[in-house]
Amino acid sequence: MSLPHAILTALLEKPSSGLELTRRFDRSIGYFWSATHQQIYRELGKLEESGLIRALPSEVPARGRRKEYEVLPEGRRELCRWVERREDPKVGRDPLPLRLRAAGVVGLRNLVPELARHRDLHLARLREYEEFERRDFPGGALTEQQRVQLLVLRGGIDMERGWVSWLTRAVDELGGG
Amino acid sequence: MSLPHAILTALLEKPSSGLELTRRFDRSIGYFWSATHQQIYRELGKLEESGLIRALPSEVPARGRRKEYEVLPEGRRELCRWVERREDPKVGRDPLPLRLRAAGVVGLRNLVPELARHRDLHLARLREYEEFERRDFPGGALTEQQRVQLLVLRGGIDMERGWVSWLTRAVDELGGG
DNA sequence: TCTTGCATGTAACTCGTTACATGATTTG
DNA sequence: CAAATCATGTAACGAGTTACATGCAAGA
Repeated sequence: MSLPHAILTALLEKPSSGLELTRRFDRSIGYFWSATHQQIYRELGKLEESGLIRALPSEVPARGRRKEYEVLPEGRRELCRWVERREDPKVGRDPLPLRLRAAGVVGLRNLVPELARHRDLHLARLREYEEFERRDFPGGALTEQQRVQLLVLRGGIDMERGWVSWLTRAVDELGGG
Repeated sequence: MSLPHAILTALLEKPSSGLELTRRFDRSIGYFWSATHQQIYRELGKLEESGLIRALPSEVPARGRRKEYEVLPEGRRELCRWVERREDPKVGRDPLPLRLRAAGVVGLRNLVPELARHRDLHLARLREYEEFERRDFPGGALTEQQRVQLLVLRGGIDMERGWVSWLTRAVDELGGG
């Protein structure tokens, strides 16, 4: 039950249309939660029906016409409940370690270059995050919201560092052997 | 499409019944991929129907009687194809960073103790993994399969270290004010 | 016989993915 | 007006979650 809450958060940060949300899920929000436009439109429909958000009034509502949403008080309350909820960590869902374990059984085949490719992708993402950190949080006084956003970004940084560290060693050890 | 391949890998490592697989998905395999018994039985049915695995012959096949499966040659070939496939990394799917970002909008409420709780859970898991490393890989000559298994374990270790590092700093910075 | 644990399943629902369909607006 | 782009959606399916149903076997 995370996508509706991700959408509520995004809409509280800034009221948006479905396509704008989709773009934001490809950028900032997308760094730690992904969603396609199909998921987003489906979820917007549900959230509107259950009275957590509403479409802003517009001239001629019709298919293909831009439709902007904002969060209603009940939506904000639901988001608060979600933040306060106690919820256990989920296990990872990247299939790469699984593929490595499979390679332990059927042989490494051509997996090492794939490990190296993933290492490069994670490294690129790490550099990108570090760049955001420099550019968007250049020191000095921060509001609480900014401090929290910086922490979220650093979460991404620590995770990517974990991947890079692991994959570097993996390529190193398997590549030479 | 990862669960069927996780099951094929597990069955190649050791032919098992559905319940045994479930237990293994709560232990070693479960450290990087989770599955409930319902998922597993459903998937075993599909894999058997498509000729990738078969049930070992038993005396009286009946509901409630143990049923053991093994991988057929076609199943092994499918697993090889999967290992060789090129597949991009998936973004994380733990909702905690999302909840922190939501807290940036609706206020921290009671989230810091929850962050501390997650830090402790990840730390406990990290200790567990490090214990496995000491106990199951005590140095000396390793087969290729063992080297790969050790790498997978170290992947888990690096990820957990990432979580612990992040959550420690988060609690530290937010807890004090 | 009753309970407990082992073991295999069904059903219903939600969430995520892929492919496709359709209308509105802008710009060459 | 043609093409590109903006924008909203449908349909079908696969994967994950939760609740429940059923049967077998061993020991108190």
